[in-house]
Amino acid sequence: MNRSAKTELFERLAQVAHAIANPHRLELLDLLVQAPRSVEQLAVASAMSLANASQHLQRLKRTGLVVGARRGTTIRYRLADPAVARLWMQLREVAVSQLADVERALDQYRPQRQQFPTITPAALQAKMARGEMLLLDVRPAEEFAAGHLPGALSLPLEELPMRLAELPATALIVTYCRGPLCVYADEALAQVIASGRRGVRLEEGVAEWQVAGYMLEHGERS
Amino acid sequence: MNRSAKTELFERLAQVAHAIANPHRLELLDLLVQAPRSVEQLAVASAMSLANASQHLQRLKRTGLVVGARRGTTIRYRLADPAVARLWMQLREVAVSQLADVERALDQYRPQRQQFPTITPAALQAKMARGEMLLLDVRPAEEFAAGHLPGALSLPLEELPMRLAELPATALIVTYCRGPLCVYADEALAQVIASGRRGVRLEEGVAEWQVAGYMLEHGERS
DNA sequence: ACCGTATTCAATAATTCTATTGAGTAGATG
DNA sequence: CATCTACTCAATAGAATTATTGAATACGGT
Repeated sequence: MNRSAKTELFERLAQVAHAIANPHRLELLDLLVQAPRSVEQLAVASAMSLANASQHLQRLKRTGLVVGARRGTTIRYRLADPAVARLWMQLREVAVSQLADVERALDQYRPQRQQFPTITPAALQAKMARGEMLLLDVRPAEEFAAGHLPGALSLPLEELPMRLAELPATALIVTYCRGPLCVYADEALAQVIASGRRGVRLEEGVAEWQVAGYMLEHGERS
Repeated sequence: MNRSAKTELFERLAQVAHAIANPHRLELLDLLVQAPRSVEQLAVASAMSLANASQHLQRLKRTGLVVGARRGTTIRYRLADPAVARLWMQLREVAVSQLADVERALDQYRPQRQQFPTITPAALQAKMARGEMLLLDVRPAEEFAAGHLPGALSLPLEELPMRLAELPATALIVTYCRGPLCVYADEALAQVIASGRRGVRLEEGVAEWQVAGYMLEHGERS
C-alpha cells in the first residue's frame, strides 16, 4: 500500500485543522464570517496586539482559509470560500453537542440565553411572508452592509437605547445577530422586552441563515 | 464586554479543533467513520505503534469525539456522534477546495482517480431504482457489516482477483469504497475493466451517501 | 482465584507553537 | 519625492505536543 502518499495527504489535512486549532484564529474566523475587515479592526475586535493578529492572519492565509486584498490604505481580509464558514459552523456544532463544558462556557458568556423565547429560521421565513413583525439586525453597521436578512432594519446594539422609541409598540420584534455564540441579540431583546414590547430571538445568525438556503440582502441601510 | 467568558468559550472550541489537528488522529477518525474498531485494529490499519494509537484515542475520547465500549476482551472505539463525521467531511472539503497541495497529494495517493468514469450519488440512486447494474462494496467485510449501500454486494478488494469470474459479464458494475480519500474503488475498477467488463466508480463513500440523505443497510453479507 | 492479553500509563527528549518586542517595508497621499 | 501609516518580519523565551520505551493495570475467560 501507498503509505507515504497517504501520510502526506493526512498531513495536509492536519495542517488545515491546525490552522483553526487556536482560540485567537477561531475568533478571527468568527469575525470574518460576518464581514471582511482590516488587520487593525480585527486586532481591536479580538483584543489582540496588532503584530499578533497579523501573525495569525498570515497563518490563516498561508493555509488558504482567508485572503487579503488591498483596499485604499488598508488590507481587507475575508474568508477564502464559504466552505470555511461551514467548517467553522460544523466545528461549533460538534463542540456544543458533545461537550458539557462548552454548554457551561456558553451559558457563562450568554447568561440570558435561556431567558427569552426563540424562533427557528424556518418559522421566521413563514412569518416574514405574512409581514406581521419587525426584523432587527443589532450587529455593527458594517456587518449589516456585508449581508443581512431581507427586510431587516439595521439598529446596532449600541444605538438601541437612544432609538428604542422608534420601534413599533405592538408588532412582534425579532432580534438577530452573529449567531449562537453572540450576545448582541440577547441584550437587545432584554431592552425590547423591558420597554413593554413583544420580542423573540432568532436562534441562528446570518451565516446559518444563508447556509440553510435562504436569501440575503446586501448594502447599507436604506 | 465579557471578555474572559468569551476567551474561555473559544478555548473550548479550539480544543476540539486541536483534537483533529494531527494526521494520525485524522486517520483514526477516517477509519472510525467506516466502522467501530479495537485499539489494535486501528493501530495496525494506521501503521502506528499500539501505545501511540492508544494515546491518540485517549485524546479523542477526552475531547468527546469518540467513545470506547468494552466488547468481549477488547475495547471498541466508535464516533461519539454523526456530527463528528460531518466535521471530518467538511474539513476535507475545505482542504481539497482550497489547496492545490492537497489536490497534488491526492493525485499522488490515488493515481488512477482521473482515469475512470464516475457517477454521483443522485445518478446512482436513479439507476438503482431501475436495477440495471451491480453495486460492488470493495471495503473490508467488517466495514460492510457496519453499514453499506442498499443492495450492494460485499467483495473486499483482496478477494476480488479470485472472484472476478463471479461478476456478470454485461451489466454495468459500480464500485465504491470509503470515500474520496480511498483507493480501493479505483483499484477494483481497474481490475473490472481489465477483465472486459463495463464499470464506473461512485464519487463518494458510504458516509457521504448517508449525509446526503439516502438509506443504508446493516449486517453481514446475505 | 488465577492467567493471559488488550489496553493504558509514565517518563523523556525532540520538535513545534505562541506572544512579545522592536525593527523593517510597501504603498497611499500630498 | 518625502512622509506617514498600516502592516509584516525576525528573534526569542516559554509552553505545549509528540513518539518511543518499558512498566503497570484491568478485565474476561477458564
